[in-house]
Amino acid sequence: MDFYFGNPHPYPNIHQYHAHNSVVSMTPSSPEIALSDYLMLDDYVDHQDSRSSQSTESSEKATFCDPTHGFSTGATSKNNNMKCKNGINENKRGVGPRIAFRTKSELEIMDDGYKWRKYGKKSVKSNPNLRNYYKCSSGGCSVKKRVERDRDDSSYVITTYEGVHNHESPFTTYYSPISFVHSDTTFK
DNA sequence: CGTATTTGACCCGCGC
DNA sequence: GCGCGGGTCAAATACG
Repeated sequence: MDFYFGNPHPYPNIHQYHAHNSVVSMTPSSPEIALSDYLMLDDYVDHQDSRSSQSTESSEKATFCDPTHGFSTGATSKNNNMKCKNGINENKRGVGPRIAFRTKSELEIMDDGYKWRKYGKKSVKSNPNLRNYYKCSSGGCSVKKRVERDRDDSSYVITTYEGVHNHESPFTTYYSPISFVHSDTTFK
């Protein structure tokens, strides 16, 4: 079950959720993957609101975090799990917005339309599971993503994207971008 | 044999 | 200044 974004926008299925902090539910067409997710950025720590029970109730929740909109995910300045200056969702290198979401999935490798090269793996304190680091392999594109399993419910995978792609997903060449305006995530 | 992944070392910011 | 935690590098290794 591949899961990808086929949109020129770096976060195609995110930007259509209303800018910041909005929570949107959607229902992917495929029953075999259930999303029950949300995004959290810098202040992510304990997200007990996870309803791990709705396994078949495909839904996705997202909280958009963008420097221009500011951000808040509920857990403000509660901790410093992730370093965040000024409470702004901007990493230290100013690479760009960071976006994260949880996906209920057995696999951690999801085909989101981009080609990723793994460059690191690390065990982090806040999570007993390993965190994997990927970089977009397209030349000149420095978008990164982290993938780790939910510390509380290992059936979920937390994916964090960082930065903005300076190119379109190779996948988009097969589809008209317009068609994605309303299609959100596509499952196949 | 070229490319992708693995994995320990290294680096850097931050708090004490 | 030092140690810790997290992120990245890069040599070695695996894989096609």
